[in-house]
Amino acid sequence: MSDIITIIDDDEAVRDSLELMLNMHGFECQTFQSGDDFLKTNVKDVSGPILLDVKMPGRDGLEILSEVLNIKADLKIVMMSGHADVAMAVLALKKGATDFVEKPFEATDVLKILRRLNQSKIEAQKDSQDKALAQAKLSKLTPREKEVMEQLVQGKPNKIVASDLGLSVRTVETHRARLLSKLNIKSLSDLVRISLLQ
Amino acid sequence: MSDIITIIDDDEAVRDSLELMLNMHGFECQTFQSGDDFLKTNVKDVSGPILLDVKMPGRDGLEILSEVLNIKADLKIVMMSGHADVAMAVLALKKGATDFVEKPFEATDVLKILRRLNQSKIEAQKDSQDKALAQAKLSKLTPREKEVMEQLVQGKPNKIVASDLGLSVRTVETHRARLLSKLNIKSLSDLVRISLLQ
DNA sequence: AATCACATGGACGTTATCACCTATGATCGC
DNA sequence: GCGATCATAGGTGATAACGTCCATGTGATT
Repeated sequence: MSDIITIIDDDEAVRDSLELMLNMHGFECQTFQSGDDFLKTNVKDVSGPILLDVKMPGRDGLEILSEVLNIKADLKIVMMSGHADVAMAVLALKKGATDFVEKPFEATDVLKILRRLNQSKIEAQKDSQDKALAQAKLSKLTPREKEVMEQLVQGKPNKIVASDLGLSVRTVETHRARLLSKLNIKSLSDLVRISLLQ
Repeated sequence: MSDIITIIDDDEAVRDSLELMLNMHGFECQTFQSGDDFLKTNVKDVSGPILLDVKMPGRDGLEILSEVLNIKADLKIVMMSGHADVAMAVLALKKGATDFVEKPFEATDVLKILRRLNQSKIEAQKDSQDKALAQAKLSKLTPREKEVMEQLVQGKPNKIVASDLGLSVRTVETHRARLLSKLNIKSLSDLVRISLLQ
């Protein structure tokens, strides 16, 4: 199962034919007729690839590209343009676009790109599994526990953490033991490693 | 002071005029009339930017690009082409080129790119300073100390390290204290962080 | 032969951490 | 109001780590 694909193009004909074609190949789509419309949504909730036209009324695709990546840097954005030149393509990729296709394009070209993105996403997910897991565990820590964790990671002994936070050593020990067990780890080393995954 | 710039182009006129222009602006250059010639040198010793023509006899610039990055992935390679199209530029950047300029280009364009590269290099150096420093310190550890360090980083208490390495706890303590002081750190946390810089 | 770096470890004392236990007060949602 | 969670913290005993001082053996260098 793959992600929903976001299509942003002011030309209804392009949107419809792209969506139809992708649907036929098993992709789900959502479409927008402008980048500004898309930016009104919760961009952070998007995880799939984005097909983004360059030439649009209002802010053009390159501006939208920057905006979107500013909100969520790991999104994969494929630029599309009918009147592309080299400089534009170079600029788009340097701004962080994942790919750049010239219109009109072959259906197979777009499919190839999307399938490759899907593949690399799967590999990326494997790489970031630990990270996501640690993240999930970290979110279960109470504020105080996180605070103690930060100090511990800096290498401070319980005694110093206690005085820095205005607590008794006992209490620090309590938080320490609790956060280690919540994170399901046994040693300070593990804690440091987890903190560096952020 | 900046790095030597490598120019690879089969057209002598281009090589000479580029070199002259760059010299006048205070850059040092080395030139090659083909990518294969360049690959005969010790690519690993190169640290400055590379200006690489696409259309050349023998292996073309895109092939050379891949080869070179394969040898040294952090090199900054600016592609140059007289008959560029969007697809070529996109391919080059996706293969890892840093930039792509169309010939004929303005001197100021190339200068702008090179100056920007210089700037980002300076910033990148700052980032990797700690790493180099840690590396230097690590190389001063004896083999046994490194061995003990590895175990400690895994979160093992001295006792376990001792039994794993067939030593007495006392000896492990000695090595531990020695390696911490050699690395000029005070806590296990610091040790874990250093080990993760590798 | 003398020196040096390295690895090894014993003694002794201090300090820190860990693992149990218990307990109180605050706050929050039902 | 009642249980849940959170933050707080004391007691005790075991275990681990840290510091300092010292001692031995081995191999390489001089």
